[in-house]
Amino acid sequence: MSSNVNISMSVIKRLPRYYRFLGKLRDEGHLRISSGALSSMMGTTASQIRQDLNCFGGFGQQGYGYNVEQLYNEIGKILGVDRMLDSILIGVGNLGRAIASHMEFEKRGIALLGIFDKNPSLAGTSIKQYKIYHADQLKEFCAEHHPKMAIVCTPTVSTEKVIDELVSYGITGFWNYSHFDILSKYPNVNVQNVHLSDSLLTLGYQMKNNC
Amino acid sequence: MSSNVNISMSVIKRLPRYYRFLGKLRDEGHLRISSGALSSMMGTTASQIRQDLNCFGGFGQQGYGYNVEQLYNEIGKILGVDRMLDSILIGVGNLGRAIASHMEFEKRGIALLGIFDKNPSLAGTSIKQYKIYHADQLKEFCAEHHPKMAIVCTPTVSTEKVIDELVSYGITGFWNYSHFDILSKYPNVNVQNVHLSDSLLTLGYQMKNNC
DNA sequence: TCAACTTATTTAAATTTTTAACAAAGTTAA
DNA sequence: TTAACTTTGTTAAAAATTTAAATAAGTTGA
Repeated sequence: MSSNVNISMSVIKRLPRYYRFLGKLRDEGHLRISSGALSSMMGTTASQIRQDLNCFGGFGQQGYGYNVEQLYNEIGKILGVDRMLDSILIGVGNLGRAIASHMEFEKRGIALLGIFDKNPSLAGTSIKQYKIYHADQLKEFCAEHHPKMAIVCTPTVSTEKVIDELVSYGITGFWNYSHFDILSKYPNVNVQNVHLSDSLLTLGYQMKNNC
Repeated sequence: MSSNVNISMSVIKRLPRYYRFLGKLRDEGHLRISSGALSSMMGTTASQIRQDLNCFGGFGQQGYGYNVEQLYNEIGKILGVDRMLDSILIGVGNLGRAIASHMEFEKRGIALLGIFDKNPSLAGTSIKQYKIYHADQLKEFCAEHHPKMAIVCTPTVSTEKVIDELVSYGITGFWNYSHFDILSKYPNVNVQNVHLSDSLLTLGYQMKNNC
């Protein structure tokens, strides 16, 4: 029963990791996996895995475990990789370029429709199969193609304005790499702020204190 | 009292975000901030901020709040940005290049001593002020300069071997961008695995369910 | 200087999350 | 077919985290 009411973010945030490990198991040809085996592989507890999966329904079978392929697909569906979410990317700096070329969007249910940047010399060029447009074309492009999600790789200073603009164009999801923290000031807008340096600082703390 | 015993990871992982917001406040010329004002700015509770900060000592003053500059510096010290942690970066793909040029290491207590890659044509070139060496020189380099932390941007397949190698060279911290999950199989090694796609999938879930 | 006000510190309560335990169900092999 | 074994789904307990309340301390302006 995927009556996804009130599933905590703690659980949701673990799903992508399960998905990765199951994908690897599938690629290696494993047909079945028990919560115990998976937990020791992932460095977590079997109890947590069972508890997490049961938020979405009984995917396993007593005495057998979980079918790797099936569980992989089920989690994929929960995460929405089976639909294509129309998206755009804003800002072709080092990071924007890396993400556009590095991330396998199609495998993750994302259709990247276009890339936008203020630099006129980039307009007309491409990164992989993705065309780069000038930022001035953004409004028109959104009116025509109705993308729902934006990957924001702009410099900090311009981000706040860009967000407001994009919301007015119908964007309801932000994967934000800019240094500006997007807060949920809009009711129906979803945000994931990514701050690469945060985990670096956390690691710095650990190395200062755990070694 | 920074007798940092038993401070939970939940708290530690919030520190970098406090640090960012305080840095911004400082740059904007604010001298003082109350937990209440900071909490509404960050979209969290004043209670949590006060509780978090008190793990490390009383940085505030009743009736006044916190001195922005002082609190910024204190959190910086806790996170270790006041020391320079010798580090290396492995793997000059799109992502490795973006991180080397994008991340402000010096501001975060990291001294990037060198970059390594298997591609011989990259050896001798640089990214910003950071020199690129051939991967074959890694062992010798570590023996001479004793870096403690490695930023891993290698392809999945080679990662596991690289980790073992680096541990044997004295690396005790990994900031890992490869698709391979580093588990804590070594007792005194600290790891932060970064999986950019995880937050994308989480956002995908949110957009499927919250809108 | 004093009184009203602000705000941190500290303690306690509530909530959430994680872990453990157990009964029910299905597998496996003789 | 059956009995021992495995493993899940589920319930309950424990632990951790977050939020709230109460207390103490310092600020500010008249």
